[in-house]
Formats: sequence, structure tokens, C-alpha cells
Amino acid sequence: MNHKFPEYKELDLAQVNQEVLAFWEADQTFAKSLQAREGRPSFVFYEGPPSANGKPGIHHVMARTVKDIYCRFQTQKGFHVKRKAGWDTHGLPVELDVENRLGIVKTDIGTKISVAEFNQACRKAVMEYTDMWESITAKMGYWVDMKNPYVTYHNQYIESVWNLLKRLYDKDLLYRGHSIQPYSPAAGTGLSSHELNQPGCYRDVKDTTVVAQFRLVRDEVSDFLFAQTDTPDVHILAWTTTPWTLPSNTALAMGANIDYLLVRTFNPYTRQPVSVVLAKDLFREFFPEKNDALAIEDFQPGQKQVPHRVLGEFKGARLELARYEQLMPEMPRPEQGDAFRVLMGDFVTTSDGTGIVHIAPSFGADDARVAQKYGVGALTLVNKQGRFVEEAGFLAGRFVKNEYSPELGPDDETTDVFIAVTLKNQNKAFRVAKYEHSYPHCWRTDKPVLYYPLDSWFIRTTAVKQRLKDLNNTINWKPAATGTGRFGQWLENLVDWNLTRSRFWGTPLPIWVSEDRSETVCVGSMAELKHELQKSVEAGFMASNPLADFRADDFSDQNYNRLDLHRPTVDELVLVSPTGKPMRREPDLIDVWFDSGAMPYAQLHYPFENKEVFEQFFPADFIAEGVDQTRGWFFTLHAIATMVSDSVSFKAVVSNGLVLDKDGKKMSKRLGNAVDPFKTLDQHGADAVRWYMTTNTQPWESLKFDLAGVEEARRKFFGTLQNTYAFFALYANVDGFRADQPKVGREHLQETDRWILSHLNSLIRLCDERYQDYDATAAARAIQHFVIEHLSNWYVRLNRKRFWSPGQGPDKLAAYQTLHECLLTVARLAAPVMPFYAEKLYRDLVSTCPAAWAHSVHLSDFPVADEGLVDKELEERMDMAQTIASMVLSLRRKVKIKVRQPLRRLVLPVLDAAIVPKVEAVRDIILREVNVKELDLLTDTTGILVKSIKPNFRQLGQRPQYRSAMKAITTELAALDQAAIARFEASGRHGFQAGDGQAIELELADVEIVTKDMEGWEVATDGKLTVALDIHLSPELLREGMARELVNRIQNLRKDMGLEVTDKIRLALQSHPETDPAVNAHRDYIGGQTLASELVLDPALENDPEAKRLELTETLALMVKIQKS
RNA sequence: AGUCCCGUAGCUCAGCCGGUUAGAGCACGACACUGAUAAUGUCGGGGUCGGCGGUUCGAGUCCGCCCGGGACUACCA
Repeated sequence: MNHKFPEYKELDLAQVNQEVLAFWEADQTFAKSLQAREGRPSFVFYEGPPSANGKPGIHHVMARTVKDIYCRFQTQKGFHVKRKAGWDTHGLPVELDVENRLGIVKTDIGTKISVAEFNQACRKAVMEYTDMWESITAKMGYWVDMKNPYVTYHNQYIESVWNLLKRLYDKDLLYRGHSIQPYSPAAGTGLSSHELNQPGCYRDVKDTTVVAQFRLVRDEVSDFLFAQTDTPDVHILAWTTTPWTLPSNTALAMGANIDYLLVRTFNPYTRQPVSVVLAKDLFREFFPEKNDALAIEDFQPGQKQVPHRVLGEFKGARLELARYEQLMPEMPRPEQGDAFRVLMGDFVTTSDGTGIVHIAPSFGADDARVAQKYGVGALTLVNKQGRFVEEAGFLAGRFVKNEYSPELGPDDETTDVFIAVTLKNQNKAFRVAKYEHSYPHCWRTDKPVLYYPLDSWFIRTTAVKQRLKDLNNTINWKPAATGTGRFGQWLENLVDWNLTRSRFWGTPLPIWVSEDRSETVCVGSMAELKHELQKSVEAGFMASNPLADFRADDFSDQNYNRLDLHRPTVDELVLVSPTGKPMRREPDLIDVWFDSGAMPYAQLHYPFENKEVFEQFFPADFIAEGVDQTRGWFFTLHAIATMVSDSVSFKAVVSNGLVLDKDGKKMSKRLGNAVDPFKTLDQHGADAVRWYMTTNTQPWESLKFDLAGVEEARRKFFGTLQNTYAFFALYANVDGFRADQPKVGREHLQETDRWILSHLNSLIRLCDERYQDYDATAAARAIQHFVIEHLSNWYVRLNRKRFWSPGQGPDKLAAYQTLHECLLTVARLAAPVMPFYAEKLYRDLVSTCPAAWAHSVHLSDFPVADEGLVDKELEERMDMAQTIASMVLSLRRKVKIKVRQPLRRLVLPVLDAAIVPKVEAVRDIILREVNVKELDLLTDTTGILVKSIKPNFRQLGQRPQYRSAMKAITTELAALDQAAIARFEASGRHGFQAGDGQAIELELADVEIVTKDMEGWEVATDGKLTVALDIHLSPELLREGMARELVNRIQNLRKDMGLEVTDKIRLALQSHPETDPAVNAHRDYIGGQTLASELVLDPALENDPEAKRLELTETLALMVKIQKS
């Protein structure tokens, strides 16, 4: 046991980090913190799995700080908080990374390199940086169980995922369909949205655009248009930026509520009379105002300006299901569906084009959706190479983009232009123009992406949309707007989840299909697979059952690794259908997001193991990840839990924002502005980084990470806290203070003790509330304010003398106990945010008596506020004392009188009798602080004070009848002179007539009276308080001031000589007419303060070689001799 | 393009239910202190609260539109 509080020369947070880490390691503190709460209620936390094939960045430190804070807090609150780490190991980023390293592309897989080899490479790459992750996790103090993580590629994990898929399959929530996906003809591969979001993928390109004329068929629906015009035909105008999709057009889309016009005009190219339909909002884009006056009848074919006349207006809904003729009749017609009709689409806008959208369901996602809704078929006249197929007649063999062709260059005629010219000549183009827009490009080949229909499996999330929304409303989102806004919107516009990916390294889709697709089986477990395989062996489709030895009740890796549940092994398994046909696995993998969304189940290998455990660990009380996960992990967790368990997956979620560089730019390796997390933690210590991140900004706002801010946190907060501790330790050791001494009675507490304890307990309550509400920022800011402003700048400053005064006694003990209590409590309050320094501080503070406290702050309980110690009135009057002291100091500065120079009198005019007792209570504190001898409260201030009066708006606002008279009241009050104010104060009321004749009667409560000035005094005003300072210096005061100057200089000298605080001295001062009177008058004081056992005035000191020269003022110096006695 | 977040001093951020003189820290400048001292205190300059319009007796705060930054989703004629 230590009998002394450790003292330190300086604060080295990085060093503290090291020491505490070593302590935790040796002590197994994390494990103990869990053991200690074993059997207590659980606080459930889910760790979102990071991908270990990338190095951790500073933003991970941010995200993990958030997680760690609330887990540590809830642990201190007594909950059992299990934290299982996890690794996201599948998916495209891993594959791309491996392709890069091997120098291959997707199409090489299966040819240049086998799938087995490729997947082996992925398996290795995926855990490549595991040790870096483990290291950063430890260094930053994130407590999570890294020893038993869940890993998404393990067979047990996959089995759980398969089980979930099977449940969805059984609920008829899985179906096969096709969707329009980005596809790179040049690379021959589908692209994910992830790939499309690589920087530089979206590029501005200039394309030839066409406004095509679609000829309506006259029928019951469209008849009303034909009836209004003289031309035989009516055309719908539709705009496209991809004219190569026009041959595949099968429908047009209009907005049901959009206003459209029927316009009689002439085709600008063929000059033929036409009647066209377009959105009213876009009318002026095609028909300028200057042509309004031109008459249709007068039009000459050679005329440059084309006349127009609006014939009618109607809502899009009127044309629903109207028929039109195929634009290019030489093209085939779709085999299925009722094509060439006008559909209503909610995606139609009038922001550009014509307000009517050309629909080619094969080449647009919106197109496909609306076409499917109406049962309109598709034409796919382009193949995967981006080339028109044979059936496309005169277009057959053409590349839709020159970039896809090996021969064509940018200067060759494009298919778009070719089609535009063709349509022009056929009176089918109303406008042809170049248009610049952004379009995605394949990041590997730099060539434009093609949207192309591909087969996929989907999860019917739209079937549970309402339930998803309802459950979402019960989730506590931080910030709330993310839940209602971003996430809510996302759910509102939900589409079915495109589950499958044509890839290699991922969880295989456990669905086997017979060749004619008539029979399907979904496998939900290893045991089931074994059983199916057995049947297949019996049917003769498999030579042997690779799972023959698998035992369903043995969860060991050895048992589970009998068969790798990845490609290509699973592809080789042929099953048998109920009718005896062979079935092969659907070759696709599932979206990796399903892996991570399945983690509440799969991390426990549910439902095969841990069935009861799962009940306790679902749903999570809390999760936290970046906002970019809103539609990622947050969604997949939510969707899977809703569909499988009809429950939320998490009750509360904190989404944290980006970490940008200090100029607000995104960090990237390319720009070289990425902050190295290891270096940062090593240099500044995790606490400073965590503290900075937490206090600087709310976690969901993006953080402009600036090392200067980390440094500031260290200097301001940790420096002050450390100084406060060092101050405490210095004197506590001198006095042999022990923290486990019985508490002194409350009667021994001074006003300042009770004041700081009041603040402390308010702080405890606030922190508890804020942490509870996932608002660590407010908690940490409050702690910081308490430490710097209240504890250090005021409490320690006011009470320094109590600590260094000689002797012992209840008053001194009270001071030690109060300060100790404050520091100890701060350590416990701040521990979730700054786990290392809090640990250090806590252990130092309890080091003199470890038995009385937990040996780690993280094993200690969160402080409980003692409401009985909270005294708001006390806090108020101390605030007032601080304000008054500050005002006096300001006055002193103004008149250039040092604080060391005592002054006679301070006067405080009292406007409100209520403050009298408050001031009385803090009178001594004020006087001591500002070095003034008397404080007078002046109650009768008439004639002395200059007052001003203004309305109390808040008060008056409560009275409806005066609300509109506010201006008149303001004017009236501003006009009152001193006498009128005095009368008002005396009578308590003031009546007058407002401009409109309203009689107004004001009471004192309706106004605020403040003082401005005082005749003949040095005065300062702050709000309602005014102080006046008597700055007259009597000879007596000057002598006392001089004595203090002397003491001050002698103390400095003592220090310079290296004397201990307790050393006694013999003191000789040079005799001097300017100082002798002060020395004589205050001999005892000087001697006492400087511990001088002997004080002599020596006229001959000037020549003493041992004497030192002291500068007292600019003009006065004195010789002094000090000898240790 | 849609959705969401943000915009307050040179920088980082507070500002509750609308109340009339908008605050803190950093940085900068001046002064003071020197037994917490590689600390500390006091004072000071510095603001069209992104812009415009509206509601109101009164708007940084509420509403609408716009501008700028960011994120996500989409890329669609």
C-alpha cells in the first residue's frame, strides 16, 4: 500500500496510455468488468463487422469511441455488456482487391485461375490486416472481445445465414426475377453500385439527344385529342439522351397529375403540319414567346420561325393506356405483354425534356418497373457486347456506343446520330440536339456503362414495408432526423432487395433448381444438405455424400469443415428433386450486406446453438456505425429482423458522421491528407483523441479532424485536471492526508466546499442523463467546464491557502476531502470517454487505501447524485460572487491599481432586497478575492444611482392585452426620467395612455430597472449588478500594499534559493525611508508569511555581498538578505 | 434529380418554450500574477447569425423560397 499520492513532473498522456494498457493486460480488467456484472441485466450491443482486408483509419477510431463510451457507461451502471467482435469477410471489395493483387480481371476467374484458387486467395487476403485492427482496437482502448469474433466466412456462420434465407423462402419472400443492372460490355461484367461510386466514375459526357414523335392511335381514350385538331395525326413528344434505346421502346410514361398541352404546329425538319402533346411546364422550351403572334394559316414552308397554337390542356391521367404506333415498325414487337401504350409513372417530372418519358424496359430501372406494373413487354435488341442483334434489321451489328467497338473512334458517326437522322427523315424527330449530362463509366475500362437486364433473386421486402415502417418508428435514432428522414424516406421508397451477385467469394445462394426450372429446393442447414445429398447419392446423381460423416450435434470446426460451403465445392453438389430430376445450385452468391445484417443470429450460430442465449441478446439495446450505413447495415439488420422475427433488431442507434481533414476535405490516400491513426494515438494518447472527438462536435456531424484540437484538449482539459491533481497530491502528501479518513461533518464545510459539491452533484445528474440518452458530447463538455471553470479556476484558487496553511483541523480536512471527492468523481464520470487517464487518476486517488474502493475505475459504479447536496441558490450566489469579483478586478485594471494593493471599500447598490442575504453569504469570498476591506450594501440609492428602465418582455408577453401595445410601452419607458422612475419605484405602478387610447397600467414586475452609473465613483455594471469601488489610497493602505509587495518579492527569493516551503529563515532588509514605515507597521505579517524567525532593518545592507537586490517598483529597489535558520 | 444534415467571430462550437445588448474556447493584442508556474488571471478588438421573403408587438430561433458545403440514394427521359 502506498502512503503517498503519486506526484508527476509532467503530463505525458501517451505514457499514461502505455502504463494503463499494461495494467489492463496484466489485470485482465476487461474480463473482470464482465465477470463482475455476470448475472446482472444485460445491455445488448452489436458490433458491426469491419472488413479486415483494409487498414483501419482515424474514422474507425471515431466510430469505435462512440461504441466504447456507451458500453463502458452501461457497464458502470451495473449492466452486463457483452461485446463480441466480428469480421466482414465476403464480397466485392475483397474480390477487387485480390484481382488487383493477382493482376487479373473477373473474366480470368475460371480460365486463367480456378475459382478454388481465387477463393483461396480471398480467404487469405481477408484477414490480412487483422493484427493491425487488433492493435488499433487495443491502443484506442476499445473494449471488445477480439478473441472469439464472429467471422462471416466460417461454415457455422454461413449455415445460420442459410437458415435465415430458408425461413424467407418458406414465407414466400424469396423470388427469382430480373432487374436492370449496370453492366460493362467492355469488361463483360456486371457492376455494383459500390463500383459505380468509385471517384471519377460519373463523368460529364455530350450525347446526341432526340425528341421523338410517337403517333397516337385514335381510340376511345385518345379521341378527345383528335377531335380538337385539323391534322390527321396526333403525336406524343418524348425526349431521350440515349437514342439507341428507341428501337427497343415499348411504352411511354406520363405523370397522372401533370398538365399537358395539345399544340398545333409544324415539324421543324420536314415542315409538315403536326399536332403534338407535351407538358405545359415545358411548352416554352419548344415554342418561344416571340412566335406566339405567327398564324398557322400563314405558314410558308421556307419560313424560319414556326408558328404554334395551343389547342387544349389536360391531365396526364386522361391518356392512361392510350395506344400509339411502334416508333420503328421495322423492329420486332415484344413477344409478351401489351406494348405501345401510355403509362402513368410517378417518376415523371417536368424538369427537362417534354414531360413524357420514353420507356425501354430493358435498359432502365424505372422503365422496367413501370412496364412490369402495367404488364408491358420488353424488347432487348442489344446484346451484352453492346451491339444490336440480328433482329434489329438495319441496325444489326452496330455498337450502341463507339467506345464498345474495337474499330470506331470518337469522330465516327455514332449510332445515336444515325438513328436521329433516320427519324428526322421520317418525320419522327421533333428536335435533335447535343446535351451534356453525367453518366457512369466502368472504373476499370473507362467506358460507359450499359444498363442491362440480368437475372437475380430478390427478397420481397415490399411485402413487409408497412411493418418495417412501424417498427422503425419505435427505434431511438441519434440523431432523430436520420430515422424519420433518411431512413424513413428510404423505407417509403422501398423496392425489393436485389439479393444476388454474380460473383465468386461470398455466401452461396442455397437454392437448387431443376434444369427446366419447375422444381426448386432451398437448403437451410448442414444436416438438411447431408440429407438431400444422401437422396442424391441414392438417385445416382452423386457418387458419394461428402457430408456422410457430418453430425448435427457436433459444433466443432472439425465437424463443420468437412465441406467448404463456398464456391466451387457447393457448385459441384447435385441434388435430386421430388420427381427424381437432377437439381443444380443457382450459381449466384448473396449480397454481403445480408451477411452482416444476419449477424444477430449468425454470431451465435442460431438456431443451431445458443437458442436461449439468443433470446437474451436480441434485439440490441444499442448499435452505432457511420451514417453511410443507413441504407447498408442499419437497413439489412432491420429488414432481416422484421421479416424473420417481426421485431426491431436494435432499439437505439447512433449514426456518426464522416471524419474529414482539418479543411473539411474528405480524407484519402490519394490526396495524402489521411491521418495515420497509429501515429496519432502514439503521439497524443488515445484519451486526448477520444476527448477531442467527443467534445468537439456531435458525433453525427462530420468532424474536421485537426491535431491542433487534440493538442488543445490535452493542454486545456487534461493539463488543468492534472494540475489540479498535482496540487492536491503535493499538499495531501505533506499533510499525510488519507482518503479513507471518516468524512468531516457538514458543519465543517465552507461555503465554497458546499458550492463545488453542489455543482459536482448537478454534474453527476447531468452526465447520467446525457450518457443515458447517447449524448456523450454534452456530458463531456459539462465535465470539461466543471473541471476548468469551477474546480480549477475557482475552487482551487479560492482555497489554496487552506491547503498550505500550517497545522491540521477539520477545516483543512474538509478541503482535502472535497477536492478528493471532486477528482474521484470526475474520474468516474469521464471514464467512458477517457478510459486511460481516468484509470490513472482514479488509481492514484485511491492508492492510499485501495481496500476502500474498486481497484479500477471501470469496475467502479457510476456515481449517484446526492440531490441533498444540490443547492441551486448557492450556485447562484457564487456565480454572483464571481461576477462581482470580476467587475472589481476590471475596475482595478482600469485605474491601474494592483490586486496586491488593498483598497478600503466596495459599495454595492441594492435594487432588489432579495440579493442582500445572497451577497452577505459570499461577502468574505469577494473581499478576499479582490483585496478590499469592506463591502457596503447601499439600499437607499436615490440620487446616487443613475437608473434605466426597460420592459420585461417575457413578462408582458404573458398578458395578451398588452402584446400589441409593446411598442408604445417601450417608447413610454424610454422617455421616463430619473424622477419618474423613482416615482414608479415608490408607488409600484405606472399608468399611461397608449397612442391608440388604450389605458396601460404597469407594475414593477413588468419592467426591469438597472443601474448605469454612480456619481463620483468608479463603477462597473453587468446586467443587474453594479459595483462601485473606493479607490482612495490612504498612507495606511499604501503601507499595507508595500508590505505585501515585500512579502511577494521575498517569497520569490526564497523559491529562487531553493528553500523548502517549510524552511525558516532569518531576514534582513535594507533600511529605506519608503519602506521602513511599511515594515514597521506590518512586521508580524511579513515575518509570518515568509517564515522569518528574525527580521531586522539594516542600514548597511547595501554593501553586504550576500544581500540581493529586489525591484519593488519601477523606481524603488531594496537590498535583502535571507539566511536559512 | 430526390432525401437528409450543416451554414452563428479568423478557426471549432453553444444558443432551451420566439423576448429586444448573440455567447464560450482557440488564435491575436495588451496588462497582471509568480508557493498550481513548461501554469494562471483580467481586459480588448473581432458578428449583416448564408441570402431573400413571410408570420409576430418582437425572429439567430417558426414558415417558405433560394444560395453554399456534405452525405446517401438514383442516374432517369
